[in-house]
Amino acid sequence: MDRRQRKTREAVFRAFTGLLKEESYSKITVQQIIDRADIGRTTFYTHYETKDALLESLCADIFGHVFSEDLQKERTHDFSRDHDIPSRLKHVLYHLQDHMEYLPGILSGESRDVFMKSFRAHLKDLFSAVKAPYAASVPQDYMLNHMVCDFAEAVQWWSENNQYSPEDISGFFLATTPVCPCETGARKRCRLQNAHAGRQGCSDDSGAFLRSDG
Amino acid sequence: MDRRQRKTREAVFRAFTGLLKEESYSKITVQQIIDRADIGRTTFYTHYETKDALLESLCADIFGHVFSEDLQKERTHDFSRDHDIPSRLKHVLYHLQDHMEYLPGILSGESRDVFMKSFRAHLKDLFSAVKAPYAASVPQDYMLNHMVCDFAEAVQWWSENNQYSPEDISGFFLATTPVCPCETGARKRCRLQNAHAGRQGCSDDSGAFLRSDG
DNA sequence: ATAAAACCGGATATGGTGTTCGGTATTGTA
DNA sequence: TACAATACCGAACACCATATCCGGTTTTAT
Repeated sequence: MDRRQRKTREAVFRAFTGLLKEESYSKITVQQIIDRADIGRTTFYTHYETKDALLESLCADIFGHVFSEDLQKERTHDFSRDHDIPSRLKHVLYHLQDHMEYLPGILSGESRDVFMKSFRAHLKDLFSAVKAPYAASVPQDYMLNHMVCDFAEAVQWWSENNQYSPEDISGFFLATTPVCPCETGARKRCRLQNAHAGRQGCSDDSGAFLRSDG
Repeated sequence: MDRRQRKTREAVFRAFTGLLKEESYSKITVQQIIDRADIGRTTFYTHYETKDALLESLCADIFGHVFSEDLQKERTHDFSRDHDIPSRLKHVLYHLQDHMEYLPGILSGESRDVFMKSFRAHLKDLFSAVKAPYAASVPQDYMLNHMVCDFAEAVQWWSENNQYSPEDISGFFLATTPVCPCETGARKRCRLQNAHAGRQGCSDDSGAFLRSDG
């Protein structure tokens, strides 16, 4: 790809995520993005059809990283994905941590819908392997939605209470939402790990920050 | 209040909720509301400062009804509010049923924030009486947020799967989210009541459809 | 009867989105 | 190094929705 294109997209993403740290998506204008990225108006619109398209592009980028493990395993026909959902969730949380600073800017208003639609689709896929821990008293559909929403809400809560580690959040989630019949004991096992375990592991920082379409 | 004002507000609310049954809040224009309510542009803006103000007014109206029991009990210093949260939740669901048709139109985009902010504030108040069922492993703050979100999500799910009764939804919620240590047995007790119990009880239809400010 | 106040609706200011246009600068390639 | 392709520029513009303004009309309460 043309170096100019690459630089433009980097600048736009940097400007966009930067602005998201300061105010919510709906309040950010295209002009602000253009000004901060220091590019021409026309240039922006040749890269992104609309402002929403940019948001979708960003979300795709985020989830491309966050759920990268899944993609890889699916590609290599590794069926270990059926096992150990808790550790996979922790993995997701580790990756999400890289985007926490600007997540609050996305998680309100219209942009929340865009983010959550994609996030929930990924989570639904992940949780669909879980066998219903609450048996027949509740519709399967409700259960799946319940687990997905719980995790999504845990992430939203995390984005507003960022003094916790991925392990903490994972622990809170599992303590309040058993995702597996054999995990019901988790409520007693899972303890808040006050040691904030810094940022470690899960480091597959492939530098592909930009989308590769167009 | 002047009869004209009353009629105008009724017409606006009718038009607004009617439109919400057809499309989401963000897609509804003030002009559409004006046309359907058959009022003048200026009239609308003398009643509601902005389109968002109308939405807030509608939400206040909804929750005024939905949580009316609470208000009454608080006023009369009836401290029975600390007891029997499940039945209070069922009460809320019964009242919400009156607004289900147009709720999906509110529960996306910016309007979701407005609705949920108020809804969650009410629920927080309601759930704050609950003693943490998950003990010390999880922050109190997380727990409260967890219960509130679970209920809110249950309502959102209900608005998209409206073949269920308030009892059903209440059952699903209690089966997946124990709201009280003494209720943990609920998981086994609560069974899906397939008989859709129609609309009964909870009928305090005070006709105060409009707000009484201004 | 009359004054207050509620209503009317067309014109207009404001502000954001997305497009058009003619022209400039950079890039990959021969 | 020449050169065609293409990415970029930015001001001007069309469009649409929100919210205000203003002069005039109708309804209401007293």
